[in-house]
This record gives sequence, C-alpha cells and structure tokens, in this order.
Amino acid sequence: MARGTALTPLGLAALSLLVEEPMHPYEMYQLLIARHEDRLVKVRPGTLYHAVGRLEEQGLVAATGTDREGNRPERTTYTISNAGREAFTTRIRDMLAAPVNEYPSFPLAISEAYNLPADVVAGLLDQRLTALQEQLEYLESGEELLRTKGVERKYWVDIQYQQSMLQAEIAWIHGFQDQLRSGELPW
Amino acid sequence: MARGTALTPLGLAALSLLVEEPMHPYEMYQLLIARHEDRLVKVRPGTLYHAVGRLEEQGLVAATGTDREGNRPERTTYTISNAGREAFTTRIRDMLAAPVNEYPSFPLAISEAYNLPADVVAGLLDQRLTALQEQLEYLESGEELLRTKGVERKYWVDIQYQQSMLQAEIAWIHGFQDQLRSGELPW
DNA sequence: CAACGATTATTCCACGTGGAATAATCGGGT
DNA sequence: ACCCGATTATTCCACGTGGAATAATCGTTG
Repeated sequence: MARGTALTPLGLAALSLLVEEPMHPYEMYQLLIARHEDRLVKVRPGTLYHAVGRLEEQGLVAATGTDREGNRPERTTYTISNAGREAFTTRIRDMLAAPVNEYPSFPLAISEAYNLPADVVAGLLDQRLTALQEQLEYLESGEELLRTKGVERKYWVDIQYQQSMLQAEIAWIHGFQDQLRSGELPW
Repeated sequence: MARGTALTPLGLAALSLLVEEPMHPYEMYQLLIARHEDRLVKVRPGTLYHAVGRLEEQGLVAATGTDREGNRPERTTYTISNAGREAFTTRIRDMLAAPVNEYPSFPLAISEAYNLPADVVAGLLDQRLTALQEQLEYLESGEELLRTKGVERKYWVDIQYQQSMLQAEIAWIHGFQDQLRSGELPW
C-alpha cells in the first residue's frame, strides 16, 4: 500500500529498473550509472539503499532472496509488486500532467543580480554561456551516438527536451546581455 | 567566517533583506511573501529560522538586539556583517556563472513516458499545457502590474526569463505531441 | 608474487527541509 | 461584551539526502 509520501525521483528510477527484472540495490546503482541515468536523477549509493528500503516498507517492492558471492556482504534481491507497478505508472502520469515549481537557482540569481555592477554581471554570464554551450555539445554528441547505435528514439526523447531548454536559456542570456551592454536596460 | 557549506537559497534571500536593513526573522518572512519572492525561493517559517540561525553560526549575521511587543514572544533582530556581505555577493556571482544540474522532474518523467501508451502521454501533456499556459498568463499580468506601477525593470528581469523558459517548454511539448499523434515517432 | 588501487556492497551520521505544534494577541462581527 | 478566526512569532520532530566510513575481493603493474 503506497503510503502518503510521494515516490521520490530515485525511488521511481529504482522501480523502473525492477519493472525490467528483479535485482539488488548495487546492481541498480551500476545500471543507472552505465545508462547515464544519473543525468536525470541524483544517484548516490547511500540514498539508493534508503530509497529501496522505503519502497519495501511501502509494499511497492519485496525482498525475494539473498545470495552471496565469496565472502562479500550479502546481497538482497528485490522484486516489484503489483502495488509497485501501480504506484510507478501513477507517479509518471502525475509528473507529466502537473508542472511543479522546483525553485531552480538561476532565476533567483538574476533576480539578485542588481546587487552587482552591470559589466560584472555580463561577464559572469559569458562564463555561464560557455558552460551551457559545452553541455549542448555534449548532448548533441550523445544524441549522435544513440542514433548511430540504433537505439529507439522513444528511449531518449528527454535529450531533445534538454537541448531545447538549453537553447532557450542561451538565447535569453544573449538578449539580456545585449540590453545590459547597450545600456538599454538601466542598471 | 563563511564555513564550508554553501549559502542556501533561503539563506541568500535572508541576507538580501538584511542588506537593506536589520530585521527579525518574522519580518523577513512577511517581506518575502509580500514581495512574492516565494516564487523564486521556497519559504517556510520553520526553515527560515533555521537558516538565519545557521547564518549566525557562520558569522554572516549577528543578533543585535531583542525587543518584545506586549506579551508576544521575544523578537531577535539580526544585522548583516561584512563577511555576510562578502558571502552574499560571492554566492550570487557563483550562481550566475556556473550552471548546476538541479534534476528537474519533467525530463525524468518524459524519459519514463515510454511506459505509458502514446495517446495517454499526449493527453497528460494537454493537461500540462493548460497549466503552463496559466502560469504564463500569470507572469504576464504580473509584468503588466510592475510596469504600470513604475517599478524599475532591473528588479524583475527574472520574470522575463521565466516567460522565455515557459514558452520554450510549451513549444517543445507541442512539437512532441505532434510527433506522437502523427505516429512519426514510433512508440 | 606482492603491493596497491579500483571495484563490490552496504551502513551510518550529520545536515537541511517541511509541516505540525504552540501560544499569545489582534480584529471583526453579533 | 464576547467569541472566533486570523495574525504574530517561534520551536520541534520526522524525513530524505549526501558524504564518509567500512570491509572484502579483484585486477594490474612492477
């Protein structure tokens, strides 16, 4: 029975893996890293174990066995339950349908930017622009790789979304800098 | 002396107010709400008191007096220190110059969307679109208000940023829906 | 073949957040 | 004159996160 508290992003990612097949937390960790899912969800080993533990408490997954290799710590394998499958799709539905304010820090930063001189702000934004440009190129090369590898497009639509958003931010910053530097925007 | 841990968004907002004049936490709370800063920073009374307490521990602010009105709880007034002013501008510089991944949930949601049927996804995104459109209109009316009130533009540049980003998300979703509905994107 | 670092696998603790609890006083209606 | 809800003002607790700690084993280089 999924209790009051809503599925955490990492919890969702874990369930997503368990939909494919039962596995133990460390395998989840490896898969998430190997698939570069850590670009979408913050993945920390400690947090992952806690997350899976909570999923179990909530009845969304069940420990279905333990094995051990050599003298290493015992590994607990988890399996998703029907309630888990239900909670999984429900959460995805919610996240798609309802936008939520997640308080990104950049808007806050520009809202406080008036505390710095205009030319300093413009210069700092130059630094940001190069970093954003780099991210964009990284995404483009990633897309290229997935395309040539023949991975179905439905598995990487998020990359195109990220590209669009990056481009929008870059464009906005350029416009803002112009206004700052031309003096069109009094500072 | 600003210690290892970086200024929290709410900590930054608090410092920003203390740059204007000394005040007590509850006054900060009122001001943040009155100025609608809670659209940029998550503001919870409990968190605010903790945040200010930490600022004090870090030497960025100092308690410079207590007064009480009637039999209400004692109010502690805080003043920003030079170290505080320094940490304040430094943090803004950082936030402007260096983009950080903040793991918004929508990209995760679309990356998991392949778990749902295409027409369901398109429908959920319709709901999202109406919500986003509403937000956009809200921002536009806010901008209108500030403009007629004659508030200097440098104090609300973040509104224009938010508008641009909203428009970009809306545009991307439209494109995505088209690809889903036309079958151009195999699902 | 020994040493050393990387990998496997998990636990634990400190911190920041958010919501509830508390408690007094003020304002408005009846 | 009295009651009720909103406002003033702060404290406290439970939860999720992140980083460090732990500890064994595997792979690699000299």
